[in-house]
Amino acid sequence: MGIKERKDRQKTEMREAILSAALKLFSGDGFDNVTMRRIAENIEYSVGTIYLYFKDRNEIFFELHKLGFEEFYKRQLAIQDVKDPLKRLTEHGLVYIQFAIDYPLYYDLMFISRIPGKTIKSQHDWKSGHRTYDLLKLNISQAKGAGYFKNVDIEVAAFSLWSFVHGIASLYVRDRMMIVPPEAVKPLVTGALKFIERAY
Amino acid sequence: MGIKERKDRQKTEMREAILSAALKLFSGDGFDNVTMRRIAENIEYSVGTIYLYFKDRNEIFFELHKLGFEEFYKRQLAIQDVKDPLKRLTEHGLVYIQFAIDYPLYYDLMFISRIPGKTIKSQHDWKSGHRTYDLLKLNISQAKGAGYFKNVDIEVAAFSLWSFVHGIASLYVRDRMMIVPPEAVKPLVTGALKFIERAY
DNA sequence: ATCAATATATGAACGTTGTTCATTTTTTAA
DNA sequence: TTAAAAAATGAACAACGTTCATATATTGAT
Repeated sequence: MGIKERKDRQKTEMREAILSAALKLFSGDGFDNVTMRRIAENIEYSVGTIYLYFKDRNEIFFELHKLGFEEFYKRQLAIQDVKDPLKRLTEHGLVYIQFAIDYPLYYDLMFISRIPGKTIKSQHDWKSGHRTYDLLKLNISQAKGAGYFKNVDIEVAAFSLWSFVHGIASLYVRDRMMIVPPEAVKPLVTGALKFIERAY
Repeated sequence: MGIKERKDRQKTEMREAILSAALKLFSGDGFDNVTMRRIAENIEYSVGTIYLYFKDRNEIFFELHKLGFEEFYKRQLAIQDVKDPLKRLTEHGLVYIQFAIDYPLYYDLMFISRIPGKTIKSQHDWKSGHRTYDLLKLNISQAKGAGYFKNVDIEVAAFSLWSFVHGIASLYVRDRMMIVPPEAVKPLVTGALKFIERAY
C-alpha cells in the first residue's frame, strides 16, 4: 500500500517546489517580487494550485523563515569548538552578523519583517529562535565560569548581546548605515565587537 | 500682490492636511491602512488631487518620517541638562527606547521600514538623522573628557551605542521579544542599559 | 475494462491597491 | 466679460491576494 506514501512524497515535493520558486524570486528582487502569480508561473502550475499546498502567502514566508533558521543554527554550532569563552562569544557575534550580510533576506524574514510575525502568535512557533538563544546563554554561562560577566544576570547579558548584534545587523540590512561612509562599515563593526567585550 | 503668498499658504495647508490625514490612518491601524483613497476620503478630495501635492505615496511617508525626527530630536535635547556624563548617556539611551515605545510607527518609519529608505538615496536627505547622531557623539566625547571610554574611538563608541539601543528598540517594535515573558521586558531593558555602562 | 467517487488542478472573477490623464471646474488677470 | 491658467476630478489601467465553480485526473471496486 505504498500509494499513500507516494502521495505524501508528491505533496512535499510540490511544497518544496513552491518554496524554492518563492526563494528564487525572493532573492532576486526582494519581497514584493514574490507574488503568487509569479510563483505559479515559475512552477508551471496555476495560481489556485498553490493554495492547495499553502494556506496563504504568509505561510510560504513563514516556511522560508524556518529554513533560514536552520542555516543560522548550523553556522552557530560550527563555532562551538572555539576553546576560549571570550573568543567564542565574539565569534558568535561575528557569525551572527555575517549571516545577516550573507542572507539579508532571510535575516529580514527572521528578525525584522512583520509578515511571519503575524503567523508567530504563540511562542511555540518561535522554536527555531529559542534554540539559538539557548546556545547564546550557554556560551555566556561558560564565559561566566571563566570569570567574565561578574555580577551580571545571564538573561540580561543574553538580551544585551542579542540586541547589540541585532542592532548592527538590522541597521545594515535595512540600509541605515549611510550615516557612515561605506568603507568605514567593516572596521566599525569589528570595532564595535571589540568595544562590547569591555562589558564582559 | 499677496496672491502668490496666499497660494503658497494654501499649498502648504493642503500638504499638511494630507499629512495629518495620513498620520491619523497610520496611527490607527498601521501601515497598510494608509491608502491613497482613504487619505482622499479623509480630506474630502479626490484621489488624483493628492498627486498634485505629493509625487507618490512614498513621499508622504518620507515627510512623516521627518516629522518623527523632529519629535525625536526634541526629546533628546531635553535631557542635555543632565550634569553627569555617564547618567546623561544612559538617559540618552532611555529616551531613545522610550521614543520607540511611544511612537512605534514613527520609529518604524525612521529606522526600520524600507518605504522611506528608497527615497533616502543621498546622505543629504538623512539630515535629521545626522543631527541626532552628532548629539550622541558630543555626549560621548564629553564622557570621554570625564574619564570614560578610555582607548575607544568616538566613532566606534557612537556606532556601538546606537546599534545597542536600536537593537532593543527594533526587537520591541517588530515583536521579536516573545522569547521573554512580557513582564520581564522592562527589567531586561533597564538591566541592559546598566550592562552597557560596564563598557564605558 | 468500466465506472462512480475522490483528489487535484484550473483560471475567471472579486475586491483591493497605486498611479495616470483626459476632462471638467474654478480661479486669475486683462 | 472672457480667454488663459490653475486646480480638481474620477474613470481607467495594471497588478495584487484570494476564492470557488468548473474541469480534469486518479483511484479502488465492480
